[in-house]
Amino acid sequence: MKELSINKGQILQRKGDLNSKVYLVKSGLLRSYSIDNKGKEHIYMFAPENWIIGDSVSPQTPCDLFIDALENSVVIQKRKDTVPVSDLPKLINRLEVLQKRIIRLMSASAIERYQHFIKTYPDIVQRVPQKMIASYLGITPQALSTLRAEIAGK
Amino acid sequence: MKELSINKGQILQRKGDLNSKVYLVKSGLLRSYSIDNKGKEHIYMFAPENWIIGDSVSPQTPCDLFIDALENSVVIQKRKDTVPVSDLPKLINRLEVLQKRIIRLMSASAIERYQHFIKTYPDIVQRVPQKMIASYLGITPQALSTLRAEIAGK
DNA sequence: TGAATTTCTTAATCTACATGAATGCATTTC
DNA sequence: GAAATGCATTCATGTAGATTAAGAAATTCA
Repeated sequence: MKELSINKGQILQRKGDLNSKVYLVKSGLLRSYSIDNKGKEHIYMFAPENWIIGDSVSPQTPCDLFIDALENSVVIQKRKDTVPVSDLPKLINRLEVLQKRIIRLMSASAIERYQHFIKTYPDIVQRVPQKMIASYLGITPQALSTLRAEIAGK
Repeated sequence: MKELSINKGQILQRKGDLNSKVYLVKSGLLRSYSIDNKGKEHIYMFAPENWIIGDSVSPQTPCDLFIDALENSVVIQKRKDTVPVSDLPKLINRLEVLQKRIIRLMSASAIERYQHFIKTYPDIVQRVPQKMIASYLGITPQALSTLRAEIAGK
């Protein structure tokens, strides 16, 4: 339950770590991401102010995700097992978001996913490079660039 | 908290319903799935014995998913808001599964996703038609058939 | 059992997106 | 303020998987 100041670029958690912490973002912006066996990054989530970010693995399991800061940030570090019951609605809400994301990944085109993203997270669009949005959407920066040109030119 | 007997093919929930129920499967097999705007089904999850299945939307929101029975089943119907605190570990575990699934959808090929599936859910493979596994994996039945032939022939 | 229906397979063609490479800007760094 | 670095764009080519169509195999059911 301690407060941390984190510099842009600083890594809070690496894949393989045994990390039983989650982070509540007070200010700034964090992200979590995986690196696949071809060395490619895939952003799992962005966490701006008031979001909770952490690896959803049980405390004794090695992490799947890296977590780092995209801006200078202040976070409150909590132990996973101290999640209060009052956070239950937040958990439920996260399940909903993940469910929708999975369905979208399976059924929507890259253009549709991008349009949904900019509508849902307009602030994030302003704060991160495009290539990170591409990474979140599951496409390459080139594909996102092309797709944006298509949207613009009509 | 009532027990229901459901016939194969019977639908428990439709997209758009205001359903505040979740179902604990005592016996049989259920699935949840979405239908996209092109009319295509996408299976979100299979629920065999002892699984809980339901729509992860808040009780007053219209459902995203259909739920139906793939076998004659017996389920216990529960109100969403009566989820006991003791189920918290189950929720956490589900978050973990969903996180891994999203990362897999973004970074693994269809072959890799299939191999992971048959290793993780060997019983389901025996109990549902291939086209449903394809639907769960996010590919067409034809693609799954071809991919299986490739795996077999080497 | 036999007919109807559903599922699986194979193959040809098409398309969304990946990959690789080149170019122009911005931004950082010394 | 020049050089280096990172980012966005464009284009040519490659490829995984979609689509369409047909027939074979399996399952359901009268």
